[in-house]
Amino acid sequence: MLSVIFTLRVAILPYSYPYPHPAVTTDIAVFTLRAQKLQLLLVKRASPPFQGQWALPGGFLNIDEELEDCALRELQEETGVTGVYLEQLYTFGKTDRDPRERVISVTYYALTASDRLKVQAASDAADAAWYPLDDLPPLAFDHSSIVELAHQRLVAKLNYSTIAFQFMPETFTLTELQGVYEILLNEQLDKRNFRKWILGLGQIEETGELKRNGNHRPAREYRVKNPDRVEIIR
Amino acid sequence: MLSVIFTLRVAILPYSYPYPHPAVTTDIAVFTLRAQKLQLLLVKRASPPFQGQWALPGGFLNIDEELEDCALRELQEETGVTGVYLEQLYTFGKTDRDPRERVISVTYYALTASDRLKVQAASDAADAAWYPLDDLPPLAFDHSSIVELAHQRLVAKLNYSTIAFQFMPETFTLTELQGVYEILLNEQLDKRNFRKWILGLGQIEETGELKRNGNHRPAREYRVKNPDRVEIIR
DNA sequence: GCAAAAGTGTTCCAGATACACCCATGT
DNA sequence: ACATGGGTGTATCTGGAACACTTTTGC
Repeated sequence: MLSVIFTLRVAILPYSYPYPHPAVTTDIAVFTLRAQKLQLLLVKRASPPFQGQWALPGGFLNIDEELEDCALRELQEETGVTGVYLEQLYTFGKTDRDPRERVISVTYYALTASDRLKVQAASDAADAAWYPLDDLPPLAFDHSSIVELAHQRLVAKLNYSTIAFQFMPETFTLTELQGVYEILLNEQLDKRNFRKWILGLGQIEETGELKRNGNHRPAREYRVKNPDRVEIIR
Repeated sequence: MLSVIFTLRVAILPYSYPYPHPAVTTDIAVFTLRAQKLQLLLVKRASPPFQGQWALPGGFLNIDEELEDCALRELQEETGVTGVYLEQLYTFGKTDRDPRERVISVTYYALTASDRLKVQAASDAADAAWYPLDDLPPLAFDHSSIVELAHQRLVAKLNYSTIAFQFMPETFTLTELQGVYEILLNEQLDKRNFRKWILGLGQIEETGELKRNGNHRPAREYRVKNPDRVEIIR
């Protein structure tokens, strides 16, 4: 008799606890540089709440899955994007941030080189697309706050880490690298000072190759010495 | 018949979901300065797992409670400590970090002035005590990692924020403030350079009073202009 | 007058900033 | 030869670091 009761319970609401549990999700703010602008990866929500609105990629944590794996999986499932640099940002948990139930969102931000992206709306989302950060559509949930915090953190890290290299393709010229910093910092930099500084960090090296770009002198190509590490500098 | 089954379920495992939910906790690393040392607030666990071992104060999030409120409540319940400066640190969620069930811990670190503390083991813990950070007992769960990260963050923030003021009583002398920096940085500082720097920040002001300490010239008293804010400097 | 901590300025150095011209290539 | 971006050095400024003596109090 007891076993009958147990079986029924499992069939209807299979996961039970002696006290209430919130749901846990991850949300990811993925940045890249496209068309001379800092852009953010968004997905269009396929189901309620906020159906049809744009949101950060993300979703519910599987019970036996590491937080970071969850972020990478959701990113892949919803947008097809893989191979990003990922870092935990902050945990958002306001009691009213999701109308369905109490949801704690462990958020991440990610950076990727523009040549690595193959965005495609995958199974879980109706659509996926890049938006310039200065021209975002209204976002679902509290995702605007997440984006704002992620952007702050990114800019702060420019000054004391090599995080900007995460936007670069495998090889690049110093002018291209300077352009990346100029977009991110939103200001012009002096060419000679930038080169002195960036080479002085000892984090990039010449490939030995030259890159021909147009009707002018070719530029030396560089690569990052440790492309997978973000080093703390200064 | 169905109602009998339902009643039974409610009595034993009342909270059920269509998919599994992890538990969410907060854990708090509270620092203070006592006896010329940076010290950490620990509680002795009253029940398994790790019964009898020292751990960070913390506990399960109530379903309708804000994360930060949970941290402050657990701190008060377990140690009696209130009125601390609190900041979110990182979210720990390794699948095997708690033997009971999947637990996501949103961790905080907190700072408090040594004159504000009245530690007392309260209801939920067998004991509560301050330990010098350089002489900690073995900690339960992954709490050593949490402490290490919190300490790193604290030291990093000394260099670009006014976070050290959170350790100060309402009024203090420049020599006392310098002593705090010296303990936290674990190095001697030059008196004249320190004074130039700290006064140059414009974050403290004279009270107009003098503090007599012993058989020597009395020192000017200072106070923090915005004691509840941690300002970013530089 | 002596012991003890409070208070105070200047020199030096390193890293950041400002700034302008020649070089290599394609057409 | 000219148009285009690539590449290079020096002078100045500024903030941090090093450093020693006088002042005020209690005993």
